[in-house]
Amino acid sequence: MLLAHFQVENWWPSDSAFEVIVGSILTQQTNWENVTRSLDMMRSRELLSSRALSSVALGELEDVVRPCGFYRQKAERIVALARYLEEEFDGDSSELLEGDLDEARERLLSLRGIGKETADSILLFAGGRPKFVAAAYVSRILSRTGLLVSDEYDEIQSFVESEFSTDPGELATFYALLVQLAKSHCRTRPACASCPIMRECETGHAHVMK
DNA sequence: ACCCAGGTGGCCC
DNA sequence: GGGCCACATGGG
Repeated sequence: MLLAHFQVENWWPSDSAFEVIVGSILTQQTNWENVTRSLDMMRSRELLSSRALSSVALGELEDVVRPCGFYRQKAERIVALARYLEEEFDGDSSELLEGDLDEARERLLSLRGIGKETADSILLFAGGRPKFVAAAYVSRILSRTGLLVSDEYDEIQSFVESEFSTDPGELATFYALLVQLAKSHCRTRPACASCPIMRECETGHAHVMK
């Protein structure tokens, strides 16, 4: 439990808000280890700033992003994001996330490659804003535990924000805990037949239900 | 040879 | 509004 708590606290390791923003695009449908590789490569090439990324050669960025998959679109979207940040906010990513919460969210959603989940991840983990990330894992766990049976992103989000908390720290912890619970459960209890979260696939392995 | 991962956008009906 | 599909690499 203590270990779990520690890991939850470091759920989104980063040196800057901008790094969280870039990481949030890289991690889409991608294992975090691959994201770490790309971020480390960016760091060592001194690309981890909106200034540098707004003028990087697309081919070079694609090489860096490649381990994360979808590397062509992700590279293109990261450059567009970096340019937007440079042009509209003088490269200050915290300014992008400040002000009216709904407006900040709309700014993010207007960017290519940033949907609801990514926008809310950025607001919460990079900006410390009170937005719950209603990821697929969350939907599954809430549904299978009967807390809230729903597939609708907005419905899940407002349920948690109204019934659980609007404190950014608590929302972040709750989110990280749910996702981590699902993952560690999958690894450590592969045959938990009565578990409301898991199912067993044809190969005999356990997976989080979809 | 499968399946999966901290999604998004485009197109179709 | 829902149901497909492409996007792509690395790990189990």
